[in-house]
Amino acid sequence: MKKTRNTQKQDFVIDILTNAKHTMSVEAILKAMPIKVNKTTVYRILERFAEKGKVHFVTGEDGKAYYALCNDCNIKHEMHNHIHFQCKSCKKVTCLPYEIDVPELKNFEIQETQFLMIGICDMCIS
Amino acid sequence: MKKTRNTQKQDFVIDILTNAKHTMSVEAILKAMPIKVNKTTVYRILERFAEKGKVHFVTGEDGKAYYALCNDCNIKHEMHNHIHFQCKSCKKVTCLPYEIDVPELKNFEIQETQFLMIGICDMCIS
DNA sequence: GTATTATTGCAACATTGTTGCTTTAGTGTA
DNA sequence: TACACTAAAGCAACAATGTTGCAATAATAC
Repeated sequence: MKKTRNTQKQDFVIDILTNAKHTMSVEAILKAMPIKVNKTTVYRILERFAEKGKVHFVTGEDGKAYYALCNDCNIKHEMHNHIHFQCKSCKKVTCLPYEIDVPELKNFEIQETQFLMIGICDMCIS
Repeated sequence: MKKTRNTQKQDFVIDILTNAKHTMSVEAILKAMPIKVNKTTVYRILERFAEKGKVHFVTGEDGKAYYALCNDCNIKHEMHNHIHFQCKSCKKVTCLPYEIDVPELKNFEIQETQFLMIGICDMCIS
């Protein structure tokens, strides 16, 4: 296992994701940063956290990656079988408390799952 | 309903997707074209077909859009509740014959679904 | 304090997709 | 067939997201 260091910027990313009510794009995380941080830094912080299982991400319909803290992942081979919802109005991607039963696929090795539903969220539907 | 025209290039796109064993990126479709076609043209052809329900697309983990012919869609509000599988080895995205039971979400308007599983496909697992 | 090296910053780049505008070419009508 | 209309295609420039290599900075161990 590679050695790691604790840095203020990593802590800020964790703080931001902890307080987030929905998954966040890198752009959104950058804007939420209380200090100036380079985008490459945020990409690499998230990359490291994803490897460690601290965060997970979904790819939105828009092709952008959206990150969220992992609440109950095991460190390795974590599966994220809950559903994400992307709102076409406010663009936010939310983790929903629904689990999907993943079918067993013979001769396929499943490493990750991304279940995304797209439409209008409860906040925007009014 | 807007008038449409039949063109050779549109036909080629349909031919290519018909013969495809898996979903295709715009880049792959361009390469498969027997004649030179501008990428904007392919994007717009696919956009029109998606509106008409002739094709559907999934966004891969890589953020790219992958297109496939629709076999049994109704023209409007089509739902594509089958699973797609993206292979990390060969990068191909395949439509799998599994349907997902979509939960009812109160106060959410669900317009589309994208269920993606990521790993190693049966051709690459050897 | 000093050495080591993980982390960050910077600049340049790659890729995917989009936009505005002009040109080309299907289609209907005479 | 000739013409008008306009959908479709082409082109160039752009935007957004994400990546890479390398130099600078700073966290940790000694």
